[in-house]
Amino acid sequence: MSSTLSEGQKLISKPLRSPFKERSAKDKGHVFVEPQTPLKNTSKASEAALLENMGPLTTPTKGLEAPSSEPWTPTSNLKMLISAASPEIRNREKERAINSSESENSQEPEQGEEVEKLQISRKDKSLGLLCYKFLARYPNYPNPAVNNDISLDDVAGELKVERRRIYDIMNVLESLNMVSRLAKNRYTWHGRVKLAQTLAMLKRAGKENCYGQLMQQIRQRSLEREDREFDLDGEEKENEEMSSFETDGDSGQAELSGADPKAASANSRKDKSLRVMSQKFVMLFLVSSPPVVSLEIAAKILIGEDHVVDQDKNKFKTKIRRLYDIANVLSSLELIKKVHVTEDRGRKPAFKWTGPDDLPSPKSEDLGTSTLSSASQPLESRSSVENCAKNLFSSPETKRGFTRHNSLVKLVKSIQDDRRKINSAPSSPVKMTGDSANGNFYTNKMAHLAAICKKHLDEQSTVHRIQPNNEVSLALSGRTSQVSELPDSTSASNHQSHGPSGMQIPVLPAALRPQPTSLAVRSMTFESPGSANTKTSSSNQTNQPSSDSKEPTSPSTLKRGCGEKSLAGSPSKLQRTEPKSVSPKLCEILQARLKARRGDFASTRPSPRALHLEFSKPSENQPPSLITGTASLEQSLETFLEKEEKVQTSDNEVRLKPVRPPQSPAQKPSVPFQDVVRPSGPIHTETLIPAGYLIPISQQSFVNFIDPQYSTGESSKASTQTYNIYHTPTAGSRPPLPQEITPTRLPLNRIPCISPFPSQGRHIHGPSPAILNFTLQNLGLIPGSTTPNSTPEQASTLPSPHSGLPPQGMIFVKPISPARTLHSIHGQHVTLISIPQPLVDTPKGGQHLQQSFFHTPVSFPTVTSSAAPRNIYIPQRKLDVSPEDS
DNA sequence: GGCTCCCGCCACAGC
DNA sequence: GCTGTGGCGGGAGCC
Repeated sequence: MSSTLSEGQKLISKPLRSPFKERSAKDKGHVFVEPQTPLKNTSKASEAALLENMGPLTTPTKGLEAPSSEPWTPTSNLKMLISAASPEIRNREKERAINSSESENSQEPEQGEEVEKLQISRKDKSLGLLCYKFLARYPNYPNPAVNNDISLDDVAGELKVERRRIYDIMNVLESLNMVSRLAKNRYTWHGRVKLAQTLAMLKRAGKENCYGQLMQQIRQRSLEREDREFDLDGEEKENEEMSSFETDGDSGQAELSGADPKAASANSRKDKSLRVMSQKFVMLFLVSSPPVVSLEIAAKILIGEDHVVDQDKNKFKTKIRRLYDIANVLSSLELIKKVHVTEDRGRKPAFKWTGPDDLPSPKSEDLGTSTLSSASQPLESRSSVENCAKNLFSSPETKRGFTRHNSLVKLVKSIQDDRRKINSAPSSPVKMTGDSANGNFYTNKMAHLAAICKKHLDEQSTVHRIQPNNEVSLALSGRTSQVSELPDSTSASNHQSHGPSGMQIPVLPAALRPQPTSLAVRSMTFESPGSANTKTSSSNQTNQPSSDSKEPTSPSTLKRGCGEKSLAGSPSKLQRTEPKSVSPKLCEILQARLKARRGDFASTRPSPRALHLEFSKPSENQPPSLITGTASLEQSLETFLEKEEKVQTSDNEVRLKPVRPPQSPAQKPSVPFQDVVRPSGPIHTETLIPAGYLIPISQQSFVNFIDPQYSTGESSKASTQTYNIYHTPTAGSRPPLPQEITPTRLPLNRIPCISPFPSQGRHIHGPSPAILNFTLQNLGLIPGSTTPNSTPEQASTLPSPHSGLPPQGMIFVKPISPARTLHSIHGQHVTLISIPQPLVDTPKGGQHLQQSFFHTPVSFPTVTSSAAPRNIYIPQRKLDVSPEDS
């Protein structure tokens, strides 16, 4: 649910229907104990008598009721006795009774069957109970030395259920790493050994993907819709709901879904698997607070990725069914329990997390290889995190074909057109990262900056080699100092798939992660908790509007972040990559491109977000050194361009100005993007706005973001889409409103990284030698050798003098988050500002963001078709959560 | 009448 | 073609 229940929400505890559940409460922690479910099937008459001793009674089944009216026969007597017994015992008794009745009444075999049917109530066959029985067969913490293999046939036979049912259980257990598949028909039992780790990982993934925020958004939208429905009739209501769902943030996902049912279906099967759904479902609990998730919201989130308007109803129903299946198993694991959430409009089924709250902080390594991966599960074949990410957000792209919404198709076309134009210039083999419209803008900048940088470098190149550190950056521009830190920030961002707001799923181990470019970092930082909040100052400068970072929310953003490939297509990508490529020719090419684009720049200029997103991509494959170099180069270019473009963009800026916090005249730079360089002024609440605003998009991003990182090939597609999104209103892209820009300028926004997980290996540091080298290399000033800092981490850790810091002072924000702070800032005038990471992890943070989002006029301009303003201010409604089980 | 969710058809994948 | 998996949704049980 939007994971967050408003304070007003109440949990209403109700008696669980399934005996099993009730029992679980008693037996918590005793997995092996045979379920001692309360009486079932007991006749009403007998119930009263049994109540006292038996505990809470479950609703009598039909079978039981029928007999009550019948004469007291041995059969009915048996039924009653059986019902009083625990499930297992009851089953045995049932069998015996059946057998006996059959033998006694051989003439009436039919009756025996009927009796059996009557005796075995539906509840007795529930998946939850079955799972409970299954769990009772194995220890929570099995001895590794012992053979823990599970034969499905054996289990099915022993439990007397169809194998099909066992598959359902196994899928859910597998999603939690409680079992792993060895071969067909064979699984290995892990018990709860890996459970904590798995949950921690899921929690992390959930946070990074902003599930909590997503839930919040969905919930708010649902409320809004409900409100609207009052004014609507019949189908109209439904239609609107469907359409709204599509267009809304959820829609982000929706859009991705399918126009192409066949392709989607072909590839989607696995993504729709119970395993994936189970993980996602669990994630919702782990990221939401209070940990209560309604089936409705969960279903919407799960459907969001690939739902199509037409199929919404059916899909929703199906999802609900599956969620019940999963919930039953999870309940049997005592991880959740059923409750009801009472809202203004009624009561909704929900589940409350009753599993462990204190989860071990997942180690990056773990994420990559550990838990999940350890199990030879399909999911685990990849790094666990990766699996989660993909599974969770089975991004449309990654999916089979990633069916696109019509609006996206249009966007893609337009993007492709842009690409063609852009690509008309000779392209270097290097991947082009930037994708968004910004690409053009940057391209121009890059070209110019390259030339400028080259000059500077020429002059200083010699010195730099000797003194790799800061000086170079300084030489380039005062702002360059900021750049130095970028690498770190970028690294953080890289790790995470870009989601909206850093929604990317952190999959790769820190070591493996490529360090994102400064730009990427910037954008990422703000939203992603883990990302080095630390990046702070540097990120601020370059990153500019936080809004950029937010972009990730949009599907496109996700894609962008991902693969380099994706980037290649988009113009922005080109820009990014170009610096990397370094070849002197690139500069020329870029210049040519930029010149061509400049004309368009003012009008078409993509939102800052797009820019940031674009840059994030390079991270994966690029060597750290390159990345850093790129970042520095970019910054220098940006600086240059800013100056240059100030004049051009002045018009645009005007809009932005109002939104922006007061800036020093120097900062004023007309171009929002360029804000990067500027020292951040006082932090304004406004700065936060962007993040919230992005959130809605993030939903979309969910769909995409995963893919890009993991699937390079697909990423390209994504990138394109993203690109379009920014330009066109349809895909949830917004016109570059002043508000949007505003955030970008505020460097501080990015600083607070939301990610709960401390960015691993991310360091903020001044310009590293690597950057210098890279820049030089790009400019052709020096041989292509890699920077001294072989490892990204090293590079990141290098102390940076920050000589390049602009006098005005960049503000280095000290992230509260565990993320490493900048140690490198020695000797610099650094203002340490501890900024709470508002946006972030906790659901509250998420709410906060959303609220800001909704309140912000800008927030969903395009998204919320009707009543946007109204929607924006959606008060949280009180929810009463009533536990099903007493 | 809505909520739950069992049941088994049938598609898909691997052999 | 067979077998193993498992997505899917009809529809019955339950409230």
